[in-house]
This record gives sequence, structure tokens and C-alpha cells, in this order.
Amino acid sequence: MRLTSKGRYGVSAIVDINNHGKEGKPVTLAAISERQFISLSYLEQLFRSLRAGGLVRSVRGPGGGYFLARPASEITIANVIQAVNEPIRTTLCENAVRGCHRGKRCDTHELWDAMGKHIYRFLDAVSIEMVCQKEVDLNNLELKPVEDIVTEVRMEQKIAKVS
Amino acid sequence: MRLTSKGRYGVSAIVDINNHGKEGKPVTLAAISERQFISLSYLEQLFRSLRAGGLVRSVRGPGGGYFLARPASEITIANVIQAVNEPIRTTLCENAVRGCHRGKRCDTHELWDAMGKHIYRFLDAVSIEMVCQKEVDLNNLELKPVEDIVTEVRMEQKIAKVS
DNA sequence: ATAAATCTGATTGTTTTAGTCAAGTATTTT
DNA sequence: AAAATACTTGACTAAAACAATCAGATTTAT
Repeated sequence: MRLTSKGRYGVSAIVDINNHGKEGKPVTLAAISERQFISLSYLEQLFRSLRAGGLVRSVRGPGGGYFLARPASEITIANVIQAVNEPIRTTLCENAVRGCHRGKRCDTHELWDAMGKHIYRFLDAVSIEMVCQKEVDLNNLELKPVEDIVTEVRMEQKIAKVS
Repeated sequence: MRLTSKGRYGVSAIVDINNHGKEGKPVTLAAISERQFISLSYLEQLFRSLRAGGLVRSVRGPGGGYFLARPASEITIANVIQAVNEPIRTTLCENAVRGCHRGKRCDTHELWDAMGKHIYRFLDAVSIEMVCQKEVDLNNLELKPVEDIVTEVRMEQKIAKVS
């Protein structure tokens, strides 16, 4: 799971749907584009992923647009970020390298592992609904215990080359 | 503050110095290069920043190398990451944009702000010494209260373009 | 039919990052 | 003094990731 502005836009878009999707009417990308200052074509690309990730439902044709596929309280920030980043990234021997050479974990392995879990616990604790309800104090959340965390956040884009 | 593999390498290097710098002898980049599988030239670049950031002291000439500039217990992961990323990034009107258009904060402003603080609290709570002492449980740290946090972690690389 | 929307693929451009190269300077050893 | 060691610096290159676009196809309400 990577933290990029793509994820940020994805969250903005989902939040926008929750804030402006009134009375059973779907929200159009054009409307999101205007309110969130994201280009229509880029939104199209984002919603490709969001739809594939099961976060939104679409209605085609005039009067169409997008709904949230489930209640805002059941969509976490982690869900959104994961959805928009998913496309590629599916190579074999993925975690074979990960900075640790030839089987032995590097001295900092536990550190990055813990950091990833720490970040994920936050993103997993915040729902779209919480972002929309301005009362919630995002700085003092109840986080799930570490044991329950499976997915983690990665730091690296590239892998170290030797000498 | 950005989370990239550059920061990861920086931490690996600093940890290496702490682990292998025995009996008042400085540690050479060549030694770090071999042990941590980082190219010498890349280490040179990294240590330029680490030195500028006041984290290491250098000794030139044969028998030279690098020391930690202060005890490992007083160097945090946040310190290291900040040091290696610092170079550019000093433009004017920096946080003028930040995803929020024309003065009004966007709907997700508080979210990303809270996330940044959350990440920073972790990185600021972990010292190099803690990483080296394998006994410490990095998953259950005592973090500083949010009020004390000033620096934050950014998510975005680029800024949204409008329509 | 037409227009409003989503959908799909392929592709482009830009930035950032990772990494290299070459030429220095300082210091110690011999 | 010479030579070797090691840091120092600046400039440069390559490649990946990311942001963004485009052209066209499909669906559906009116």
C-alpha cells in the first residue's frame, strides 16, 4: 500500500459523493470534478479502480453517476487507498527482496514492519463517515490491536542495488 | 517529510555505524557499503545530507570514516529521514496550495493532517538505539502527546491541477 | 435520434528518485 | 615527500512512478 496523491484524490472523491449525493441521485464525475478541482479524465481513471474495488456503484446514461456501494461508515480510508493503487504491482517474488538480502532479515526489518502497521492501523480506523462528521477528533482514535493487522504499508518504491 | 527508500537507506547506514563502530574507530563508507548492500557512490550522497543534518561527524584520511554525532539514543528515525530528504523543497508559498483551494480548507484537510502527525509521532518515538536493541517492542510504544508535534508528514508529491 | 453519462485502452509528459562519474581535498602511513 | 586512504563536491544520467490526457466505445434517458 502506497501513500501518494492518487490516494488523496480518491478519498476526496469518495468524500464528495457522501457529502453531495442526496436523495438517491447518483453523483456525476463532472460535478466531483468541479467541486474537488480534479480533471474529469483523471477521475475516470480513479473510478475505474474504485469500481473494481467494490467501493462505488455506477449508473450509466443521462442522469447517471456514482453511488457509494456501501454505507460511508463501512468504507475506510485504507479501503480507498488500497483500491486506487491496486492495478499493477502483482509480480511474483514480491516480498522476496524487501531490503533483506539472502534470507536474513536486515537490521531495520522490524522497524519498517512496525511503521507500516502503525500507519495502517490509522487508515483502517478512519471511515469516510468520520471524515465527513467534523466532530470526530482524528488525533485520538481507538485503534485496533496490532495483532489484527495483516496488510501493511510500504515505504520503498525501488529496491537497493548492490555495489 | 517524505517516506522514500532514501530514508530507509539512511536509517540502515546510521544503524550500521552504531552496530559496528567499536572502540572509538570511525566506520568507513566502504564497510557500510559491503554490509548494507548500498553502493559507495550513493552512500556518499546520503552522508552529505546526514553530515549537513548534524547526525554524523567525519574523519578524513586513512583510518577515517564516520561517527555518530551524538548518542544513538538521541537520534530518532524522524531525524534521519528528515536529514536525507531536506536538500531541495524550499520554495516559497509552500503550504499555500496543499490541496486546499483559495483559502478554504478542503474536506479532507484534517484527515491528512492527522495522518501526518500520526506517522511522525511514531518516527519521533523510535531512536536508533531502540532499533539496535532487539528487545524493544516497536509495536507498543509510548508516543508523545499530539500537542507536542510540530513537523508533519506529507502524502503528496504533486499538486492537483484544475480541470 | 440525440445527448448525457459512464467505460475502456492506450499513451503521453513530467517529476522524483536512485544511482553514477569525475575530480577534488585532507590526513595518515611509509 | 610520496602514496594511499578516505571523505567531499558538483554535475550528470537513467529509470521508475506518477499524474494526466486522449480518442473512442457503450449505455440509457428523454
